[in-house]
Amino acid sequence: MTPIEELTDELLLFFNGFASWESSVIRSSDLSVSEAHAIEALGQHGTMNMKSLAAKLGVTTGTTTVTVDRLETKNYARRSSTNEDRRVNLISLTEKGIKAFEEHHRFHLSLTEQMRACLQEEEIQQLLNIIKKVNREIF
Amino acid sequence: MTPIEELTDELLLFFNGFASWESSVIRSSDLSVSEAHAIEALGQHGTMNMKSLAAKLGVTTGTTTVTVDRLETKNYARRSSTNEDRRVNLISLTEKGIKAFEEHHRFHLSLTEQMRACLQEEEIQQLLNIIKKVNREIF
DNA sequence: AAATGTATTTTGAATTTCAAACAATAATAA
DNA sequence: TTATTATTGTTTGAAATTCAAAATACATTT
Repeated sequence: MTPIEELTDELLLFFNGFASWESSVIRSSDLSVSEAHAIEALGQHGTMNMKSLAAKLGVTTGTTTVTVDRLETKNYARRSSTNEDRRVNLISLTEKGIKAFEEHHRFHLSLTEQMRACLQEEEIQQLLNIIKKVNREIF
Repeated sequence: MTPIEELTDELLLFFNGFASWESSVIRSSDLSVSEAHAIEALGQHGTMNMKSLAAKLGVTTGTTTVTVDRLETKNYARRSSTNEDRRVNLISLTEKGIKAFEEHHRFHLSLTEQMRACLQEEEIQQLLNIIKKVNREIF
């Protein structure tokens, strides 16, 4: 097995591990996966309109409408309009939504801490450099 | 921002990038995401029973039944029984399923190649070591 | 043989999604 | 200005995906 093949398999394992960790974290909350992802996007990038949110989530605006409806009902997010363009809905997190985002973010931090615990100081720096390069140039 | 916080954010970006790359690859095929994941698991780990497949996919066996039903209908996988335990269904890929797996795997290889292209030889080795450690110890 | 355990399927409900049609508003062209 | 075109977001209807719980069919243990 070449290093490229090996890396391919390990990346897939890593991705699947991350995905199932994430979904078990979400399942232990009041939120569905799509709701949690929307909160994550809003918490990370701040208030935005439906189209941008849909793009960040990689789904259609129709799907996003439904998700935001549920977030509004559950009081995690709210819509507000602007004067510049009355078609636009700005979606922002409520207090409750911000708290949920922060809690979710703490889970991510704790996963990174776990990684630090099994890596050397130097490796953490290497990983950060490598992932940054890949994120900038590929994704 | 501490390195741990920065790494947390970059890992999330990486994960989301990988997820949306994966889902666009799948969408360009005849398969749904859940079907593709099942094929991936079967191709990677070989023939297995429903319970193991469900565990690999991180879903219930009920969900897996539905997924395998569709894979059977579309002729990507087949069920067969064993003499040892007649409750058990062994799920394996058909020729068509193996081809689909190999094609999907080639996509993964090409993504890894892209990563190699933007990293140095040394960094590839570092990444491999680091990801292996994390996979073994955390996921 | 009866009770218990295990692997899988079925069922019913909720969630998630999309494409397409629609409504409201904005921007552009005539 | 007025008509046309483009954009933003919602609604609708259908399909896919999922889960928990009940049901089924075997196996194992007592």
